[in-house]
Amino acid sequence: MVQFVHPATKDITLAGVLSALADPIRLQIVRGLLQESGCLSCTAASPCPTIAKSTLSNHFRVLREAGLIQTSKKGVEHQNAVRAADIEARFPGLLMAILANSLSDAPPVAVG
Amino acid sequence: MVQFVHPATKDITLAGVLSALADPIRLQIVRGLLQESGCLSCTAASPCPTIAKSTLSNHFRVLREAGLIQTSKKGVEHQNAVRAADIEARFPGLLMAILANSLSDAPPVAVG
DNA sequence: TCAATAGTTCCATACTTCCGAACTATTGAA
DNA sequence: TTCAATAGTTCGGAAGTATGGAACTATTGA
Repeated sequence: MVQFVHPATKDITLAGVLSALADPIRLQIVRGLLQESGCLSCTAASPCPTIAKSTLSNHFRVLREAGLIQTSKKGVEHQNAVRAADIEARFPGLLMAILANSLSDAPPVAVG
Repeated sequence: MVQFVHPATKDITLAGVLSALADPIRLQIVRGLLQESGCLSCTAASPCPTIAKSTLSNHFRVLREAGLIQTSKKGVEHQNAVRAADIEARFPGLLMAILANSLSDAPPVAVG
């Protein structure tokens, strides 16, 4: 059984977080997880159905290793949740600043 | 003569900014430029003397194309300045959130 | 036991990044 | 003008990274 390695909060790096969120797909995954206010499976959290499973799996691995999400296995699915509190503790204001500005960056979503 | 292409403020993308700053060297370049409160040449802004010229040139190109810095030619040197106001206008709070947290991430530089 | 589903791992291809070497542009001196 | 020095850019190859298809593992449910 695959058990996931998550970095401790203190081991989360700024470079890791930024490079993880620099990919639009991963940024949308994080936004989706937060909007759904909790856990989603990998496929449910995918922002685009045409992405290959292996690619998606890789994106989740990057997010996990960057410390952005927590993954736990529940039955056949994986449950993913954003480690919002950990990120906030490590880099105060960072995640919110990025997510708030992701609205004005992504054309499909209307600016509030 | 090489003339530099800088994106308009509205064309600056979040992904571009994040991926540019996800590299520790580029992040340190931006921090250095801001600390020096103005313009620096490429070599003067280099955080590490062992980086190859070509690599450094590439980092500056990435920062320029991401809209993070403005480069102008002055004699034999290039003058680089952070487009802080443009970034702030495009993504309010983003650059400050990243730079503020870069202090807790990068041990070598003292907090100002 | 078998089929279906959710993810992971492996591999080949395509794209990036890094550096040294060669090049361009400007300055300043002879 | 010519030559050397300096600051960056561009080119090309080696090493690393991303993508997606195929094969694999783990769990569920019939």
